[in-house]
Amino acid sequence: MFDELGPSHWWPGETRFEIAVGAILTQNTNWQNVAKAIRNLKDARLLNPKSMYALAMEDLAELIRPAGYFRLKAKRLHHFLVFLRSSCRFDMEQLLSREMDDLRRALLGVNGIGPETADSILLYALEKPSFVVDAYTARICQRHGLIPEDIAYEELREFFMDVLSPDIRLFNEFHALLVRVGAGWCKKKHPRCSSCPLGSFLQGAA
DNA sequence: GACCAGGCACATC
DNA sequence: GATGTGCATGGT
Repeated sequence: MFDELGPSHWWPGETRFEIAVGAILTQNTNWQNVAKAIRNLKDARLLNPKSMYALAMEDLAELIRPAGYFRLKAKRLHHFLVFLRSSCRFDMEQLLSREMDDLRRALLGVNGIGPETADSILLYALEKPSFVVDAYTARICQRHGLIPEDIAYEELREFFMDVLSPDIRLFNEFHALLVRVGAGWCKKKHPRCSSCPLGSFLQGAA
């Protein structure tokens, strides 16, 4: 995939906080729509934890409207901000010293942050070696006949983390490439692509 | 106009 | 524990 597509430069975002906000906004949503919401927040100079925390819920919702589910996501962002206030006084740098598993449990305790969002924040915002699996990852693996249809999130995550060394750059690029491939030609409804270089790798891993 | 997009929580059985 | 449902915009 890397040879074919080149480096992904993920996650798009200038700060840890921006990346985390993007992770919440992109839940079940096209990134293009998320980018518009992020743009709104930046233009309003509100893309920092303290300002966003002080914002009224309905005002926040209006700014992130293009990302869809905007009332729901405004609540989820606020829950995350409450977490940031209590856990690190809005300074995400302070989270870096914490153990990954401990941090993961804490993130999963936030209403609105599920496993994929937690792992995205861990990997891309906090640079911890937590492999992110998503709808594309599951779909691609299923099309290659590697995993059952009803596999649980945690199981699929372990599938990758068991065979890959805990390398942040590897996890970063691998997930990014899976999404880029998944959003592109693997979206076609072919049952199994024999010519796909990913297929041979995944077969080996399995 | 239907269908899809980088999920998650909650109600119900 | 499994299954169904609401949440909503913008691109194809």
